[in-house]
Amino acid sequence: MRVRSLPLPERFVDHFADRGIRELYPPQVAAVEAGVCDGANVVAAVPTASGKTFIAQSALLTADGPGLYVCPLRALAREKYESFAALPGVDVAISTGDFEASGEELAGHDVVVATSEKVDSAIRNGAEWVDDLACVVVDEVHLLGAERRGPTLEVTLATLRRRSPSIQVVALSATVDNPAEIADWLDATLVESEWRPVDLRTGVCVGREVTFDDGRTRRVSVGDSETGSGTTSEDATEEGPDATEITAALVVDAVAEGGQCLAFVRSRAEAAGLAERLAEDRLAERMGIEPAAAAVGDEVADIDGTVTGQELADRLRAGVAFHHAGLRAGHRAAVETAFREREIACICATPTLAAGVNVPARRVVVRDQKRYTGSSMEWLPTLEVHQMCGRAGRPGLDPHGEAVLVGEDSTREELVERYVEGNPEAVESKLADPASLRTHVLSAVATGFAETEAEILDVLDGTFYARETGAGGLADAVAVAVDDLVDAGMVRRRGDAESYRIVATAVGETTSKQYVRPETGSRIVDGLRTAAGMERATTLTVFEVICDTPDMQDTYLGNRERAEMYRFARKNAARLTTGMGEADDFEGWLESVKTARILAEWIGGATVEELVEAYRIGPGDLDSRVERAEWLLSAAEALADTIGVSVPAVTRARSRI
DNA sequence: ATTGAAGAGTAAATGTTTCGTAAAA
DNA sequence: CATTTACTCTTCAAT
Repeated sequence: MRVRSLPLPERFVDHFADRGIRELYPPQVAAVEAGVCDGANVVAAVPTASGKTFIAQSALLTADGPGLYVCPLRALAREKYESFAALPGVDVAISTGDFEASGEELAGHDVVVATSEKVDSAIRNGAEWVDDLACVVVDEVHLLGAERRGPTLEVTLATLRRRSPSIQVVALSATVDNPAEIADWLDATLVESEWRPVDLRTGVCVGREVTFDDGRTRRVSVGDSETGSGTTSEDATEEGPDATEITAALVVDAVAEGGQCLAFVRSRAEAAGLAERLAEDRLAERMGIEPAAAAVGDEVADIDGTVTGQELADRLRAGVAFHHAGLRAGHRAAVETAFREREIACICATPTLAAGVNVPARRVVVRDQKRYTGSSMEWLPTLEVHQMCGRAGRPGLDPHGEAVLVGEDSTREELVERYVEGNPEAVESKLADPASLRTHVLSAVATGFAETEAEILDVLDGTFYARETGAGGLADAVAVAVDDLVDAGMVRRRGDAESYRIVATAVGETTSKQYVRPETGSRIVDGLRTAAGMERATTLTVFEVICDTPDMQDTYLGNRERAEMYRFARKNAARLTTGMGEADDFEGWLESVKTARILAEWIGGATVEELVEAYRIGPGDLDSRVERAEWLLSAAEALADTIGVSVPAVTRARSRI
């Protein structure tokens, strides 16, 4: 099927032709046959890089009115925004938490790109443009099964469909076990395909030997860079080379053939460690990219003076990089584009990269397949490993992609069973989680969509959860949620016990509009009241309050720091809203104190470099804490306003941050 | 012979991925 | 669970 045969205006056909897109891929044909261009609901469960963006564009460009593109990551939103903006004569806007340029008027655009939370928040704040939508595309819809964010996605989608019953829904999903259930929920036609533009071979490496799923094998030479006389390593160990050495060998092997590599490991420290090890292998030299790599290194070195940043710059000069959430956005973007431009040979990453922006490589090596969960090691979900492996193979550049799982004799079978031949998990709704339910029940009440428990259930009736288990399954849980919200002072029952209406209190309304969770709203209100009665409520006091909420990411408190942090809390007891014995989760509270302390020092003029050294956090961690603090402080200000309490330190903290 | 440094080997302690959200004459 | 740290014990060289 040809692009020209689609019901698209000439200028789009030309635009795609300029990019070499004239013929449709098989999954795209299937989507068109299912009716994406005719306003039909479609769920496409297809591998990454098999042309999902084109399916989305066909739907939005043929829809009879404005469209919305919902995706889970800011970086992804920006990527999609750019690909829509490149289309001739399409007026596109972007709306994410960090992007100010969107302006107040989101109405009147052909396409709006936004994160799911942003859409949810827009609905809560009474945005009217959502009612005019003709089409909504949901990217990575399998995130429905995610702990916190899944419920937001399903409730948002249910609300959109409730408000515009004729809206076209197109959902794009990774390959999962139950795509038919998702399609059934959305009254959509399912398009399922394993087709990829580049062949993917998946293999397991034990010792020096890789065995691929198509029966091929390949031997890699381990450790040839350090041992001059072949026999030295033989007698030293009977077990053979360790996983890191094998991983390094697999990387070198791929690079020797001119292919780039992605290596996935468990933790940040190990990503940096593997990069350090690989720097010995002179990869930049082997690929002939030394000048470009050096230039990227210099560029990154200028971002900041943190140890992490300088270490990354050094690795880049050697043609390798590490990548994890402790890096700042600028670091990450530099690494990603350098890799895409073939200016570096390898990225050693934590699982961040698996679900992020488009970074394909010839070979993907998954060194670690287990994750530490606090008490034990657990196998990574098949879906996650498949997403890592799916990054292998660049269309048009690589003859085929290779994904290699590093294992041992004892794990070989399990790896094959679980990841090579195994199916990914089914997507299951997490809406029944009490905390999520409280949030969305409050939202339904505060926006005025529901005034009784029956109406709340009606709103939730359109969710994936309801389709799976029946809305009746939620009745008890909703009743509990309402009781909890009444106790927390977020909603009130008005009228007699027989026929009452549920309405949001002023605090509940502000909480919902500020997009903080009910628990956060209550904690801030309590905190503000105690702070108002304190002799010396300082900015540290305010930081302690906002950091002691579930909306602030907590900061890891090492065993070593604990004693010192305890002393700090004791010394500053007069400026904290929680007494030393009062916290019901003392450990958790002490972590909040650490975050608060970092923020206090930050507005006191401490530099990123100092804070990163002193508190053993990555520069990216600091950035994200500061950003959250800005948001939570503004929520605190709004809440102080609604309860009529004045805490000058809030405004002071907010202006200084 | 004593001291100190360096290294090897072992037992105990320690470490943990990620992402999004507000809004004003 | 795997890696790092803390500690013990050994070896060897220099005084």
